[in-house]
Amino acid sequence: MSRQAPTLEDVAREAGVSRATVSRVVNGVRNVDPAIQEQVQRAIERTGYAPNRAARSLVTRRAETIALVVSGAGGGPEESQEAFAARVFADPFFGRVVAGVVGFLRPRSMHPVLMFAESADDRHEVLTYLRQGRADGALVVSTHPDDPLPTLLAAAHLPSVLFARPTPPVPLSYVDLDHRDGGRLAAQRLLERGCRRPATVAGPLAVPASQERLAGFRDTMARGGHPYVPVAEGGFTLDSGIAAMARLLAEHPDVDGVFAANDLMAQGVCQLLRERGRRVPDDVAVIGFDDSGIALSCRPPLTTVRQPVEQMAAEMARLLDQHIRGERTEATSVVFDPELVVRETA
Amino acid sequence: MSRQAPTLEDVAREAGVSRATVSRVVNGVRNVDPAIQEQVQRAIERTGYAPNRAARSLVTRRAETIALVVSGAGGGPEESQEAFAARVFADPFFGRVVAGVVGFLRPRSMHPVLMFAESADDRHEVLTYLRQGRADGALVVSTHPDDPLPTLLAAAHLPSVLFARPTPPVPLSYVDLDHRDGGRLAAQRLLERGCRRPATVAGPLAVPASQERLAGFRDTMARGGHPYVPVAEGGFTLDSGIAAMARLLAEHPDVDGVFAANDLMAQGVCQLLRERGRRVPDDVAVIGFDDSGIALSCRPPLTTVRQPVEQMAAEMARLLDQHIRGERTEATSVVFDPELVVRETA
DNA sequence: GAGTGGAGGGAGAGCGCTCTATACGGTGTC
DNA sequence: GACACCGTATAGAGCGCTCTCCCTCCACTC
Repeated sequence: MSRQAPTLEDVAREAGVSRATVSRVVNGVRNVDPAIQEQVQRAIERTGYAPNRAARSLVTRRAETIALVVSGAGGGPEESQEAFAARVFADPFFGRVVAGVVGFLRPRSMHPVLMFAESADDRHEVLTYLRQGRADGALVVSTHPDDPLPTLLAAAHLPSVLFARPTPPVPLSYVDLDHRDGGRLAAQRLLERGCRRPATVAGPLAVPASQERLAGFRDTMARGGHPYVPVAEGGFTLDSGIAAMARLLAEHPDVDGVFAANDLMAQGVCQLLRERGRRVPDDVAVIGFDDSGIALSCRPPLTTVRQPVEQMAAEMARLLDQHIRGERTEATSVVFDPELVVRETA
Repeated sequence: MSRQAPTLEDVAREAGVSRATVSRVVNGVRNVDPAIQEQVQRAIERTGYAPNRAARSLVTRRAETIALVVSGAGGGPEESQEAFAARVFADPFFGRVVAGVVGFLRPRSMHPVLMFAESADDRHEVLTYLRQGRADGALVVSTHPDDPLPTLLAAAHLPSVLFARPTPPVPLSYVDLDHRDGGRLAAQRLLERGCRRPATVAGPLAVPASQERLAGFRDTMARGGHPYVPVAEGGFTLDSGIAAMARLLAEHPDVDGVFAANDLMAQGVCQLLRERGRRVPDDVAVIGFDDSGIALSCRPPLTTVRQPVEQMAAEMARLLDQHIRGERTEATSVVFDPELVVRETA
């Protein structure tokens, strides 16, 4: 930027009006004579004026920016942010969150600031960022159930919306999925296919969503005449899915239907089954969860319980927007319904 | 935020000094009496002061923010931003870029603003964003070789750094990989293993990097006694890898070594080979490119040419930082060397 | 023709910060 | 003892914008 950027003053001089009038035209407020409006518009083009956001923010007290925070639960800096970021993006889930948020923000000419909060320092950084007014609010996706960030945010009265209900009750809005119902859908499908030996690879049981999916699955299985369902706990990763399935198979070699709590683990389940000579779905039916890109790229394509992550993320952004504008003062929650997507594995 | 946030003025009053002194303490400049410094520090804590960034930016003319732009080459809005964002994140490559950028930014308490520019409107938006001073510069990752954004950025004299050399020469700094050398490494490995019928699944030939990888591969193969190497063009996606390999196999059923221009396609190649009853690596050796997470999660794990994406992204951020601070005025380029990572497929 | 009201435009006061110019006190020099 | 000088603190002028008054002009009414 060689020369000084043009200011309102410059445009005003160029158009022969006052600063206030130009400001009115730029912001499209109040009644401005169409002729003058036109005149100002041309002056803006001639000068190549772009309003200085810092100056505007200073008076409006709005950054017109929101933070998208991916939050862990670490205390110290045991993992570098870089490693944390890499790990987060390994799961296609987060890309979908970004897509959903961007889908809402784009029409409003807003863009999210990406932040990773894994250590206590990082969390402090997020708080400071918001308190400095660099962002008007935060969208928080916790990767860990007892993430302290939501509590901090609520205590500081910083507008925030969470993805998934926080474990300790926090007065913040959140969006969530009816995970229990998702587990039910998977069980129903397996039952309909006539499975006699169902089993499940659950997510980390410390995560409420995992608990719910498992509960829904067990529940429906019990009603279907299967009071006991073998469970192996996984960690939502490919490897943990493979390992969990190996344990399941060792104890129950006759298993003929598996519900994995996410697609990544379902992929691992399929891999292991194939390695052990089982055909999917002929010998063993497999159902995943999420309906991420993996479900489609997996061979064969996964039957899975769809979680409308993009929609949920967009809703988060919408709620945050309302909180920021003061159109909504009380915390609320929006719960989405899962949907079974039948492909080839079940 | 119920009550007004404390300002410098408030802290100054609390500490019994002037605004300027508090400012100096906050910014750690010049000589301030240690006793007063301490006194101010306490006042800051007592009031819970956080400097207003808009006010600071207004005078420093720095947003202390950079934009991370993922750019396509579309003209109109033929694809929604949301779809574009989702597509971008499907490739683990971008997550690595984010990780690298964050790795550089974090120690500086900076956070990237994420932008997607697929349409002409989006590009205009990026330009405006920067011209408004909301970000001091842009890191651009183009997904398409003739992306118009770099040219626009250069013309507007907006500090920017690119990932990969732009096709039309543009006076902007960039980081890149020696793709040709990467192709060479793959060929060498295949030759060392004694492959007699090599073939390659290239990336889109419109992309310079694809061309280079292919050229390096062919070159070394030619020196190794294979003047002709069958080529099938792919699109860097899983499906395109599968399709390309199918074509290759149809015409050259005796192929015993394949170099795929990225890991995603290599995964597809492996899948198809297995479906067709070929063992990997016993019957056919496969080498990928990137060394993304896929290379590890693939079964068997991929031998691949490593592209140090995180380092490259961090270097982009470093260069941009220098350009913004005015420590570097001329455009430069930094080219990284690829590295062969031997796992199980070759 | 004075009074009224509404619409369009301008003046000017900040928003909270940085930074230059300046004041001030103490030390060292001749 | 006058002067220079240095280190430290202050005063105050903006940075570019929004927004609240307030003024002017004109149509309309009675």
